[in-house]
Amino acid sequence: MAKKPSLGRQKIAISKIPKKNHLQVTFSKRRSGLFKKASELCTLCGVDIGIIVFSPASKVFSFGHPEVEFIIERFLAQDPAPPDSGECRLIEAHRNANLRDLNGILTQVLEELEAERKRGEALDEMRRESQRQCWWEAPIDELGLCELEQLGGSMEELKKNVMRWINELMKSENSS
Amino acid sequence: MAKKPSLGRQKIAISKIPKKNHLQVTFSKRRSGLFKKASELCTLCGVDIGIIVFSPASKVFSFGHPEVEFIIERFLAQDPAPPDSGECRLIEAHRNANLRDLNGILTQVLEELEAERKRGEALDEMRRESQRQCWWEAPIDELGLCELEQLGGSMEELKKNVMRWINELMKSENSS
DNA sequence: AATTCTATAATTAGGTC
DNA sequence: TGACCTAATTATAGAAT
Repeated sequence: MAKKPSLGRQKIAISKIPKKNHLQVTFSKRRSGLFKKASELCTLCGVDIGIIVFSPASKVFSFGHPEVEFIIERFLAQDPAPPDSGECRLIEAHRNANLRDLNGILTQVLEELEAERKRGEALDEMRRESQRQCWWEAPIDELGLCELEQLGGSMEELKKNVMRWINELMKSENSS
Repeated sequence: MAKKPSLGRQKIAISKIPKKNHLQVTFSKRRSGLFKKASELCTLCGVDIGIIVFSPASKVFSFGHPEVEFIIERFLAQDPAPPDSGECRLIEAHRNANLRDLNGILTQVLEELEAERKRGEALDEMRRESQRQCWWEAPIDELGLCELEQLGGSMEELKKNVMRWINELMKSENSS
């Protein structure tokens, strides 16, 4: 079993790693590197640090000196809570959210989508083409297993995107 | 003015730096280094990270992708909820306020999906096949017009489906 | 998913301005 | 605090376990 001589560390561009298993390895290594740096900073300078990391699979990893919860509490306690920033409103809404709020948020998104849609013209062909792959318009309990798997994997991303967009919307609302 | 030739980097022990100004310099440098590593990890692996650092003078520095507040919300929403640690009432309050927030609801849906998934077996082929049509995992503002049209048209249905499902979930919650 | 190995890329201690 | 310098210390990409 002839071992290939290691080429040593290669330079890589800072952009999303395409290969999934490669990404996972890098994530593990760099996460531990990050936590190590943090702990060194803690002891060297005697300061408190909290880190929260969501993995590619949305699992959560955290570092805290002392406990993350304590750091968070301290942060929230001294956070001036900017009276009416966009994020703040979202967090408030988030906090009070119930079914109606969810509906409201979705409606807002839909309205913006509608406006966006009017900004340009679309190819009917593509839409018709895409209609064949709209399995996700079917009632959820009629979906097959494959679709459910896909939905499970993708919902996380969709959620992030929707949240990000709502945030953008509120920011621009405020500044106008 | 004869410059002393630099001795280069010296090894230092990882223990609290005694000289105050020296400590301050190291803190600055390493803090920015830490944040840089974090942002690299974010882009390389497409993950979300939040960092809170209290300086030697108890000033607070934070890094967040997206905003730290979001990260904290997400963390609190999915935190395994240590039943009664007593020290964190504020955290408890936060968590209770979040009971029905978007994160919680989506998490519930995802959990149900997970359960549903276990009821049978999936064809990898179909999943791989469907991955090609996951344009909706891209950030919304990067979508082209066609996709926006399709999203606009389909979101209505998706919303109804999600709402219907959430209703089902809550009904069964109440009756149990 | 975490760890080991190795050669090399990146960080940073200590200094000056 | 920041920017710059140099040289040595670290972190880590790639491959394999």
